[in-house]
Amino acid sequence: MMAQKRMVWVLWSIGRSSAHRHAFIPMSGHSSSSPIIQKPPPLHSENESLLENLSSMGVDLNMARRRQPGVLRKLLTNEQGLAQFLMSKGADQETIASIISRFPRSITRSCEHLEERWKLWRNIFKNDSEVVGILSRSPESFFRSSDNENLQENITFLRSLGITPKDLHRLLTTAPRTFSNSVELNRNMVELLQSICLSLGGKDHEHFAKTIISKNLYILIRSTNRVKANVNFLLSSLTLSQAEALLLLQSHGAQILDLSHESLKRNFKNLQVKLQCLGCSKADFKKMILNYSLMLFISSERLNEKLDCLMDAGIHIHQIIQKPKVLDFSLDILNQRLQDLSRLGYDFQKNGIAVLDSSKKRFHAKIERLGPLEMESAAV
DNA sequence: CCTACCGGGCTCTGCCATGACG
DNA sequence: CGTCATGGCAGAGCCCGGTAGG
Repeated sequence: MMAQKRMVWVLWSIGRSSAHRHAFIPMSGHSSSSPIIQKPPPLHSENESLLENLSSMGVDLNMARRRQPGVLRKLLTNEQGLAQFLMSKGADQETIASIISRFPRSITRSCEHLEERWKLWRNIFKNDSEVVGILSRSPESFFRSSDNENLQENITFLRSLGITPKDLHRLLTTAPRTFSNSVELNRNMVELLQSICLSLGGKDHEHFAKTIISKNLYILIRSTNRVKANVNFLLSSLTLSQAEALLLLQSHGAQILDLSHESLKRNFKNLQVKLQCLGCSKADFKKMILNYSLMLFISSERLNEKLDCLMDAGIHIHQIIQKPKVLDFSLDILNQRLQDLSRLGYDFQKNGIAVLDSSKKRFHAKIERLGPLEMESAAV
């Protein structure tokens, strides 16, 4: 059996230094009656010539060892083939070394396997360099699974959902792990989403699932338990009507399904308490979430800071509830803008707070219109 | 010309646990 | 037992501009 494997291996490894194959000398010369004594080429030691090989390629051995120690003990590996392959696709030495360091098992893939997998990815990407980019960003996404058939099935499955080529591209770019999931796992998530739609009285469950995926490209790498828990939590704690829920989940709400359940609950409760302290009603709270649920992404401390800084500037909490999108901006930007506006004597009660929710360009244009004399100070 | 509404773009890996398999 | 493949988790926002309509 070993011999057979080896022959296949030889086909893989053309062009590779044969040094470490010779290191494979089965424990000959040791007395079989004293297994404890046999120390020298023990089964569980690292393959020295492999280490040398990797080292000369610039691989960080300590990192590799920490991540997948077993690979360094292997006798048959394809690091040279992998390197040549990636180089032919435009990766440089440094990138290759980094890929191997971060995901050592990559060197166990055969050249044929690599060719095939690459071809499948290229179905979705425009060119090789895009694939190289993803690989260097996330080697694990490409290499963790060796199941090319599953990859093909995934692509077929996702296409069958009616996901556009553009979204498929975004999906693989943004959440490449999706494609290493088993088709079953992806299908489970899609079916969960569809069943959520149906349970809410939605008519087009396929469109619903597709919409959520395109709004939240990470959804397929979340667990169904998390998504289920988050949806249930939102439905019950906000007492949403079916129509409200369908609407929310197909818009900005799709993204907050990503949060770990604990974070969602924590951020949710914090906001609830905060609003309560400010004298707001339950309806206010609900309205705020429906207006812009993404602020649930913001950690409680940060959100409180933002709310406080807005209110210190004389903005009323009900203005924020009407337009929670202003919380989308960083604390720095908010503070800067509040300063600029207060210098100009801007009256939030009279003029509203929409001015805070604009791009830099538009905000500065606005400031200039409000107070031409203050241009320099407003220009950051 | 100005504003409000609205949606989009960017972005997310690297680690651990577990079960299958040999 | 060791290795592999796979599932799952923690962590926790910001910014831009098209465009309809005043």
